[in-house]
Amino acid sequence: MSAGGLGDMRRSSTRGDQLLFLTDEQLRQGIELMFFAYRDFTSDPDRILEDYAYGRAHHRAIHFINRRPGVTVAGLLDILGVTKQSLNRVLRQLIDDGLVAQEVGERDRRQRHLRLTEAGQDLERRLSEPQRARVRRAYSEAGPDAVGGFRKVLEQMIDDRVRTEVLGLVGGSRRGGDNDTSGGA
Amino acid sequence: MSAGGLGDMRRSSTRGDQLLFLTDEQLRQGIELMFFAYRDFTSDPDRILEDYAYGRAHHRAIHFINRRPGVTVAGLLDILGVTKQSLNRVLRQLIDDGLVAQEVGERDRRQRHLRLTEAGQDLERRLSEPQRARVRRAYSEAGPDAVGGFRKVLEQMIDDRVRTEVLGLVGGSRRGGDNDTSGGA
DNA sequence: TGAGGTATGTCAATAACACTGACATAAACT
DNA sequence: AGTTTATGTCAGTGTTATTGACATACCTCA
Repeated sequence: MSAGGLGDMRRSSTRGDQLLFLTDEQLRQGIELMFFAYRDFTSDPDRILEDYAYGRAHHRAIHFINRRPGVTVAGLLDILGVTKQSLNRVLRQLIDDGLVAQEVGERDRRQRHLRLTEAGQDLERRLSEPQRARVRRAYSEAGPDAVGGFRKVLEQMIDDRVRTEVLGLVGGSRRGGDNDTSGGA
Repeated sequence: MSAGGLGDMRRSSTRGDQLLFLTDEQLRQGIELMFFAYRDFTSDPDRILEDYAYGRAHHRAIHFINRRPGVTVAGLLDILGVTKQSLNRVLRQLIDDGLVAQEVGERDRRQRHLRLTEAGQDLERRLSEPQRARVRRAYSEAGPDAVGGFRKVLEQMIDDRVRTEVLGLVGGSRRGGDNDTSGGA
């Protein structure tokens, strides 16, 4: 059973497989590695958020508003991939708590541009600090070459359709990519 | 905690960090890359699960029961890091739906060893297929060296305390191939 | 100016998935 | 026999998501 129907996807020749590291087992290990790494990766801010009675949704909103100050609600909606009702509940809290400020758009006054207040930036710092520490440590331990490979694989893991857009958003890719920091789509 | 403004974040790292490509901006890019890659990474099985009215919790249970056939309930609880009440609801469904089978332990008859039935294995295949395809493609595009770096960084991203355990669980690390398939923790 | 679309916000209902606490049963250990 | 362990279940709660419907303000275009 462990050999299963899909077991022979890339197992035509033993030698070819090993050269490409693409045995079924290797792929499954990659999947589990993603699971465990991401699990621990998100555990740091989760603990901090408890003190604020916030959840991951708040963290994500704070993170991306910080990364793209002035982003519109629609822009944030698009990045996070949630419904406006979901985002609104979170945003409502953050605004009421004085962590996020809204600015009416100059060109289009229907739009609300979002920014972190001082307090919002403080919380963002506290949330991202342990994550940056974790990434920093992992990068240091693994070394510069490994970091390059890490980023390369992760970039390829992103959906083809959105990769260019996302990498432009993330910034710092080898390829230039289009930069749309304004908040559109 | 330096609660400085947002503006000077990206040059808040030390000189030593910069030598190792560890500017604040680099770290933040790593964080976002994790976010987006994992987001797309989990989107594949999510779509399939909709057809079954199952969620991610079911997927995780199925995945790990498949990886470690004969795992006990307590073992699965430990891997997934949830409460038994949470797991039980999911497990109940999977057992009732005939995807998971229980076996009373021989040595300890209180224990229930879990296995996927034929139907369970079929679903596991369907769920993991697109994820393996995604990882396979990413690995191919990035190349063997990058894959090594990817794994190296991801392994370091895991909590120190559980890294050895998890990597033994995942298997295939550079170190020996001791497999703990029995289901213990 | 009036029509229609856009950006945002809100109300209500629902679902998935996690939590805590309490309790039950069977089996093992001492 | 008494206690602990492994499992299972009932009840209640919370967070985060969903869909659908609807309101308001504003922009655009004919």
